[in-house]
Amino acid sequence: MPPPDPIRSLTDAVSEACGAAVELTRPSDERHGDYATNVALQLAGTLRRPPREVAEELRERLAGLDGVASVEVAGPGFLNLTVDDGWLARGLAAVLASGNGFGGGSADEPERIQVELVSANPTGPITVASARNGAYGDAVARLFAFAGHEVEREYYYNDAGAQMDLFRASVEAVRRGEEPPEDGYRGAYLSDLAGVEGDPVPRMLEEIEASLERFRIHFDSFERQSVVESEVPEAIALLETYEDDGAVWARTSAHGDDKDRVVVRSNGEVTYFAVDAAYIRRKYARGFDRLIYVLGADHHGYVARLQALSEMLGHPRESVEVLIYQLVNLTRGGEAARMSKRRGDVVFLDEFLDEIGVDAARWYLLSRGHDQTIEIDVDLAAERSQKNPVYYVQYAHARIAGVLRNAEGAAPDAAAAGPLADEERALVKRLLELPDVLREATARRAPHAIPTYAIRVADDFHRFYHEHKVLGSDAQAFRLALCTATQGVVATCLDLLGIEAPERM
RNA sequence: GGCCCCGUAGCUCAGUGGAUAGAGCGGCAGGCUUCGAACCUGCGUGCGGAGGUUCGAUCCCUCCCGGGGCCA
Repeated sequence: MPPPDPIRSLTDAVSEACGAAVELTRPSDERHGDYATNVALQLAGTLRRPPREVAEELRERLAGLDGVASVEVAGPGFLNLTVDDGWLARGLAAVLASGNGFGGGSADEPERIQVELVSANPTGPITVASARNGAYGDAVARLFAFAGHEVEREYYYNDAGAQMDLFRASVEAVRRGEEPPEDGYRGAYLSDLAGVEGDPVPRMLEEIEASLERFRIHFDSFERQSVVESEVPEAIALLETYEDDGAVWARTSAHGDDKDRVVVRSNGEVTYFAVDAAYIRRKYARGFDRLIYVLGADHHGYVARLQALSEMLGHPRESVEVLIYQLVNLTRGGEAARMSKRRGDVVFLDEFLDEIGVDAARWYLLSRGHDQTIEIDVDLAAERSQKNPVYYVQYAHARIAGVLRNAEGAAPDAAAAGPLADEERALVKRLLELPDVLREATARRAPHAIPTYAIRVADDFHRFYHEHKVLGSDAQAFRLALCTATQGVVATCLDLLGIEAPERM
């Protein structure tokens, strides 16, 4: 049974009273009540009646609902609801009753979901470009898990291809004291690898894993290309194929791709696409219902062909999702630094974390829409001060922790509410938004809604705190409940972002 | 040449059909004898352009301009 969602309950009650599916929005202008709906405007069209007349009729029905203090018809036909303090107090009690589960468990049908993320070839340390991939994919995975799905994170890497040969040859060259081959890999990290005997690939991978663990991304599995490659023949056997010009083609154009794809070249070599097919087959064979790929914008061409493979292998094409994120640019004093592994100006994740810290790094990478190219000013991000929104949110959590320490165990009681002050009403309403924010963020695979919301929660809390004393006030029990619930909501948001919620700062 | 993403305040960005479009940074002016001032309060005529759909468009459709990316 999912945790309670007071706004959803109210929405359902309003929908039933109106005889139509209703959405409640929170008006930006306080004079428009606590919640508003445009249902009368939508019904007016099909009923062929004036919107305000329809609204007037619905107003009378809504006014009798439990918890509704008043209903007004406004503007072209909006219905503005004001809830009473008792409803808000019960809502707060519901938040506390569900503990740290508030806002979660929204999945109607829990699925087994695999999120494949980062998957950078182990030819060098993880870069900031991969960090966006990781932060984004990991946050989406956290959202899925909180919603009630079973999630596994996988890292796929090439351990056997031409690039890896070149990488190994580059390390060998350094060991012999020679220059790496032309187009080979260079950089200080090669010397470190050269200093240790044996295959540098596993060692490089260990370093990558350590960097990602530091970045709070934990992988459940690592998949090697050489293993997947061995299953290519089985996969090809399952596809609709034909021969042309000595090559074997998959008829992906019949499944939404813009052209057919070669799976075996005329010289007998299998293509990357054939390996993709084998990999998808393997993922489904492991029992996943949904396969998530997190890929950079330069891979947008893969979407149609991967979904075509899914369909050809007998699965719904929508069960393969390719989440595309745009690139990251770092700036320092206005100077832009491009991130690319082959160039000298590449920025490694560990350096980035050394400079700005894990919390700020995840915050910046997650607070922008994934479809947005982002620019991060390293100097600003590194500043550990009130200029940085992540600390503003963390401060709310720490401040509440301080109050609760000073409360020395005094009991919170959401029901002990007298008439609520404006700041208290605003904060309770804000907390109640969490389930909807998370449902939306999960559905859209858009975790950047969380930082936006968390700032608003912190904002409402700081304003409340500034205006009202908690300890020693007549409303102490209620306000302790409000603080506790706020702390829980902030902690949930930060946890979904992979950011720490400190007790002290 | 085809395809993908994006043009919102001085800067970085939220806002995927609703009422007077928001936040952080930067700037200016205030607020600590009080549970944590990493806080609070005040100051902002900005949706690239033109058509279209709609009772209503920053949001949906078409074209143009501009920035980034991929493929050829």
